[in-house]
Amino acid sequence: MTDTLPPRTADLPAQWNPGEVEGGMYERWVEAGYFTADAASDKPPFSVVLPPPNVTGSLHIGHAFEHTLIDILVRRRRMQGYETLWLPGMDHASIAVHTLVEKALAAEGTSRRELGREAFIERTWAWKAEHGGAILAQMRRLGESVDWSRERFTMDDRSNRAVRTIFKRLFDDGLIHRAERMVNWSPDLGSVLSDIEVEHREVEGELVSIRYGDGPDALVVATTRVETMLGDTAVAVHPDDERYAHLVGREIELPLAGRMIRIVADTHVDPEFGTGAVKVTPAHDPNDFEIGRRHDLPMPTIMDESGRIADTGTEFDGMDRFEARVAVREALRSQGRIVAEKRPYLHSVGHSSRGRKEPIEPRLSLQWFVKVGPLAEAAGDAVRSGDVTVHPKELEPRWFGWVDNMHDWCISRQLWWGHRIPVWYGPAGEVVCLGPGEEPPTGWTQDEDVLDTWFSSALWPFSTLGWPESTPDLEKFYPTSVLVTGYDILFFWVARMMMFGLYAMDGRRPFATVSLHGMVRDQSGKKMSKSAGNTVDPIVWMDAYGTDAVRFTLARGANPGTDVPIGEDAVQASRNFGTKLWNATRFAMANGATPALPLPAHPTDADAWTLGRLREVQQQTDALLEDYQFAKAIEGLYHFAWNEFCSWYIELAKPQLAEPGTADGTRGVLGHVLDALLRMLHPVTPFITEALWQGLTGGESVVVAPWPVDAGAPVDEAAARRVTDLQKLVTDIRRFRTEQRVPDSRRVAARLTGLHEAGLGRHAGAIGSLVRLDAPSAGFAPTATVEVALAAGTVHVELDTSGAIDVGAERARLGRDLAAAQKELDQADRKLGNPKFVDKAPADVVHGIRARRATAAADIERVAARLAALPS
RNA sequence: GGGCGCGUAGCUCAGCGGAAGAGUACUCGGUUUACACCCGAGCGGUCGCAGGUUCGAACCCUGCCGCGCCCA
Repeated sequence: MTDTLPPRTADLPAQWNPGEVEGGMYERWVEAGYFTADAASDKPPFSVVLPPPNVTGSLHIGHAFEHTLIDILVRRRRMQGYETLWLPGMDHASIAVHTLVEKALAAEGTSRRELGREAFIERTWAWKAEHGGAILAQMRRLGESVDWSRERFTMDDRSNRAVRTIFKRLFDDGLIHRAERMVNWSPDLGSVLSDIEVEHREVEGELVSIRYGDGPDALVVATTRVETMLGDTAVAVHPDDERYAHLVGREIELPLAGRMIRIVADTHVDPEFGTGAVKVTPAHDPNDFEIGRRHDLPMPTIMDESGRIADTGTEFDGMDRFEARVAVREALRSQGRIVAEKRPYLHSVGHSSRGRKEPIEPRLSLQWFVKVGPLAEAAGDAVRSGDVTVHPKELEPRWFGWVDNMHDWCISRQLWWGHRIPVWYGPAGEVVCLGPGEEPPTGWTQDEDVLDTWFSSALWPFSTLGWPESTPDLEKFYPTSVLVTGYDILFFWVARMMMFGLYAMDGRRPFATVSLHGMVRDQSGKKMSKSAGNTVDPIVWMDAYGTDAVRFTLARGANPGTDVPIGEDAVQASRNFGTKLWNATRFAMANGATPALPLPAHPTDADAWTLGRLREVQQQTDALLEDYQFAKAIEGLYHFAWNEFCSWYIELAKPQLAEPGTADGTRGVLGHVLDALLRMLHPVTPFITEALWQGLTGGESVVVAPWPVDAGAPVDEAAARRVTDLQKLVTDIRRFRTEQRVPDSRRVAARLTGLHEAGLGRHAGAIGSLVRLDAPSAGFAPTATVEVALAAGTVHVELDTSGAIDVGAERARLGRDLAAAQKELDQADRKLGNPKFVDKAPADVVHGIRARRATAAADIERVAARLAALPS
């Protein structure tokens, strides 16, 4: 046990110093075993897997956001008595790590080929041991209540066993196969990428029109990729296009290459675009590939794996694709075949989302694929049937749009860091897929490729619990309760977990709920990016304002599925809130507040109001958190804590504490409300609430304190109304004082009449202390009167402001009141003057408008009289 | 090109059929025994535009304009 925290309230320091306390506090929680799940427990389970961050990564603001939200859910459930498991771990990030190590090797003047596969992988594990997982320490800093005893890695042995088990099962079911297809090729990586690793971006290119053939039957085709003409095997036109009908079936000479190519008719061609004739390069364009298949065209590959022109037998062989684009264009120009050029020509080009983000190259290639049809259908059905719910519901269409139109998933990568494809080839061309523990015959060779990183991530919710073994963890904690992640990763990851989870676990969903959050943006709502220079390091803010302030800010902005803009101002405001809580608790403790005292048998109006509000806030917080509405839940707590409890109850408590009859009750109420409030805030701001709660209650730890149920007391409507009236009265008198420029510090003699009739008779003292009024002495000579209309009557406040009042200011104040009342009256009259309204609107609405009209009319009369009474 | 979503106070966002809200920023005034990381008061909006439905529209429908994202 560390002793970073003072054991008792009296020693609560004047200031909260997060930096000095947080670290020790976190380690104590871990040592106490609060975060360690027990699979043998009788408690109901609540389990979450951490979306595994890349082993290369460090904690950025997006992680901090997501992890905070998960921690809020987990900490609350823990307090509610669930057996909670939040399982941490990291992703092996195949491409990122592979690239990183290759770069390091290049810097040393060597390469992975030179090193060899085994040494390369050894080297990569060494890199991981030395540099990987920086994020884990930062997660501790953020206070995440994860179970470190269950930390996992997507490339550890158990993950590998899960990967090989499911691969074999899919293979045997005919859901994994090898095929030559059009794929997204990254010449930079020398590997294929899946569709979702490709980003389409508008770029300024060129549209070049080229004349094929000569004479009257020449055709003009337009292209943004001149260099691919070397691989053309046809020109296509629309079958209904009369301009070209006579040419279909004939051949035409391909310039530069000198080959004869066919002219085919295909409905894919848009006759409106360009000349209505298009060149067809089946091996280097997905659409052309389809045309090629339909017409049985040859599919020569004219580019090698590094993106250089190859095997065309022309002078262009060996040129880089971009170099070749210019060279081919100029060669055509010199032959007089360039008919038109449009530059810049804006069009969409697929780019790699990895590595150098270069344009991807569509390429015909032999790869492994998962046949997603039946898997994706099951993933869609799980949401359609309500077995899995998506929060917020508005994002469901996005889910269906994806899973219902999913393309087969290319899972092989021409890399070395990753799970190697468990398929072996025999000397006579045999192919065998082996499960874990199975050995290939000697002399057989394993497939060279590794699996897409997302293949192992897709197993995360059950591979981490021990699958394929039937373990106690799997038994207790599968399916997981909720998956919290960003909408940007819905398809990368969530869809695949759903497919594999349902498949591997015989139809049992991997999680009951998907709660989607947005992206963290900068304070003006812009996407954060390194290039824009608007990224923020959450650690820097934690250093400056404390971890709780950062967490509070992030969670406070978390409206479901929408982005959260965040700036330093907001973090400061959160820090200020913490300070407010700190000081309020210190005040309460200094006055002997403790939840150990019973609530008063005869609560004052202020007591009853606060306890009633606490009950309402607690119920509202529960409802909102159950619905993953973090922002609203936290806003409610913030408002109650600051604007109601601190601003009003504590102020009203001061006179109550001075009164022997109410002092003990007030201590009990202060202690009770703070106790519940601190417990409700703990999931969001774990550190400061721990310090305060331990101080206030002397309890072991708020981490394992029970979540408040039936906090406070049922609402006392009458008491609540009197407090509302009191607030209105106090605010109006303050307004008068401010506008008459009576300094806040100056006490003013005043006579209040009508207080008893308004039901506020018992509050005269409190009002006096809140507005700094003194009882009138002999010879009291009021210089001004303020009238405040309340629910049960109007209170007249006569004040001696010691001298003439500022008539202009008073006239302005009353004028504004009058205008507001007049506007109200006009609105009401307009509605009531409409017979259709009175006829058709519900009775309670009409009644409400009549009541408003009546108050407005009374206000006008009263204020007008006051205005008239003002000296001119 | 197809789909989804968004345009509400200077800024960031709630509200989604019956009186325009919050935080922040801003203005003014404050050494009131918890707190200046504070207290008190205030300013600020034809709810993108144009039609329609309705007794009633920020809210429902249609079109337009502007912005974002996803997919091709």
